[in-house]
Amino acid sequence: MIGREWKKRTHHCGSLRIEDVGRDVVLNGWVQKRRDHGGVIFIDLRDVSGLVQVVFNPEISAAAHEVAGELRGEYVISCRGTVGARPADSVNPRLATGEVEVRVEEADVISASLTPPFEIQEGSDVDEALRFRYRFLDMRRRDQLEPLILRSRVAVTVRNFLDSRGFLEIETPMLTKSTPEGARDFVVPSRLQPGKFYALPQSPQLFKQLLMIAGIDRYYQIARCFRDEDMRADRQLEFTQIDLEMSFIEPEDLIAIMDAMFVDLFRRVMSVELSDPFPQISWQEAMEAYGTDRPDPRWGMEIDDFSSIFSATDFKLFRSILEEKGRVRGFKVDGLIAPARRELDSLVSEAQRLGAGGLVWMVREGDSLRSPVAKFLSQGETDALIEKAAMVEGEVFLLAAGPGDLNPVLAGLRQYCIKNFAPQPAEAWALLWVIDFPLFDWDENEKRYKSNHHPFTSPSRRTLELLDDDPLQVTSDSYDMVLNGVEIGGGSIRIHDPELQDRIFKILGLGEQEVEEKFGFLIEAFRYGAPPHGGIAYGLDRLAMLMAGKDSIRDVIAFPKTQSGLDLMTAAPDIISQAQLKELRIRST
RNA sequence: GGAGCCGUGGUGUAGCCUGGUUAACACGCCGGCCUGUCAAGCCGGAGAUCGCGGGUUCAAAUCCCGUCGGCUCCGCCA
Repeated sequence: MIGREWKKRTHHCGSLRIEDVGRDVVLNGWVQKRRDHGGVIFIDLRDVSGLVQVVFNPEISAAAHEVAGELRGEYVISCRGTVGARPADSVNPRLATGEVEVRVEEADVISASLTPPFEIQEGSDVDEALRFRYRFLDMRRRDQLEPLILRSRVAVTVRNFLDSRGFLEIETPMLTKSTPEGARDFVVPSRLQPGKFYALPQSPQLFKQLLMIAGIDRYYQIARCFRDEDMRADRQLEFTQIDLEMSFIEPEDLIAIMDAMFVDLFRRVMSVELSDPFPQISWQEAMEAYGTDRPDPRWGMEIDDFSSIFSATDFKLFRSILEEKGRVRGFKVDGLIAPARRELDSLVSEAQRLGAGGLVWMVREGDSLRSPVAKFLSQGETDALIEKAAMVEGEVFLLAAGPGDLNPVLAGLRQYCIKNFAPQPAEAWALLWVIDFPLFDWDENEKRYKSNHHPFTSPSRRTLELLDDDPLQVTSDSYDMVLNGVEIGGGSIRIHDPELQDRIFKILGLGEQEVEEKFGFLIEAFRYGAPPHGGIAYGLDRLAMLMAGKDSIRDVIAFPKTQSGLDLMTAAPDIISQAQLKELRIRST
């Protein structure tokens, strides 16, 4: 053997139990903590499985005790000794291994450690930037490792499920072609083709469709994707999708198999029994009732339309808004009874922050309403409001009105109320489908239609006839999965008819030449017998984040980047040498 | 591209608003004592150009401007 000798472990630290008493064991691990009593020295020894106390008693081994005296935090050691039951009064109930200890007879330092830049201790609050610079130390902490373990279990469970359902895991290229539409591409210069660039995939979309045309029938991949856009707590430059595609299916086939996958996932990973099928709500309904396309129904507080109550109102503000074809919508605030003035004011200022012109609040007091606008309302309107909103004494009701889009304000206010007033929901997990998205959105800046999902999404059959006359009314065979108000996945049935695909490209304003250049290979493939197909992609990072109860996907990524795209550990991105640039035929400023 | 918050020994914070002694506290670190601790204890010690640059002032951690870094959000993310 080269280098220092060390004894290989026979057990993991966290695995020892009272049944192991009397065993001769060897442990390898990191020194978590040393407690030196002058005579006896206690070490908490840590490995991936957990902690165990090892005891160095000079009466058992003077040599080992001497080694223990040299030990410091994060030293890697090997020690051999006997598992002993702790004296009854020194059992530690907070440790899984707290009934035992290892009485050390031989010990070796495998490698020493500098004093770490922060305490390697669960729960200690350390600046995230410092943690990411020393992520290899950060991950030694159980509470930092745990989300990564969970993520691994999610990935394995999904793999096993899809494998059992006949899906083939197939890898697609990382060095691929830039496509129009969608996010900004990361590009990679080509040495062999000077002046040309690969793009890193934003998703394996085109390749998985080609796999369907290839007759693969069912494909999946846990695929890395790249989008050069600004980051958020739930967005990184590179992220991972659970990507899959199926042939000869309709939306309900895919939804059924995904329902089964999530039941299986939550059962195996979370020990939670979800009941499928999961609810489906149309995009239109979601926007009406929640003001967003990713509703979280756990909190109630559904938005309703109260315009009809004010059809003949004397309240000038509402009347003029209704005359302009505007609407009056609102919701009842759960968890806020007999509010303080300060709470009502906070709602108004939140509404203003969200861009509302104003917000009308109302509090039921007997048969009347306390409200800044109460004096403008007739008793009939008051009665109708109380009844329609089902307000009980002291409850708060919010109304927003306007000719414009009220959804951002209403959805934002609902979020605010959830955060500040709402009681904990009965259900911990709300998983649902949002379906029937519009096929196109109108891009006001570019004055053209854009795909709501992507250009290969199939219009739904029942709205297909509107495609030429009123594209915005066309819905698509698409579906998003939403978990607790977070979009975790989205997909669609794809177009497999080249002529229909042509029409879509035209509506999107993509010229024939551009289509040929960018998607020619796909269009050509469609001409060789394409099966009907569709699929979905889930954000593994977001899913793992939610399941781990974290607020940022950085917590479920081993080596994340900062908001400005830096890897604080490796200092990437970095400049490259003139020689490298020259080889790539790139001039840099 | 824009808005907001943050940056003080190794770590986490206080001090900043209202400028003025030696920049305080806890943890960690180093040394000593200590044979049953597990947030070990007791005694002692070292350790801070207050992110960086400029300005105002007799005097700046503190006020002003700029800049760098981190975070949150808007735009952006088919």
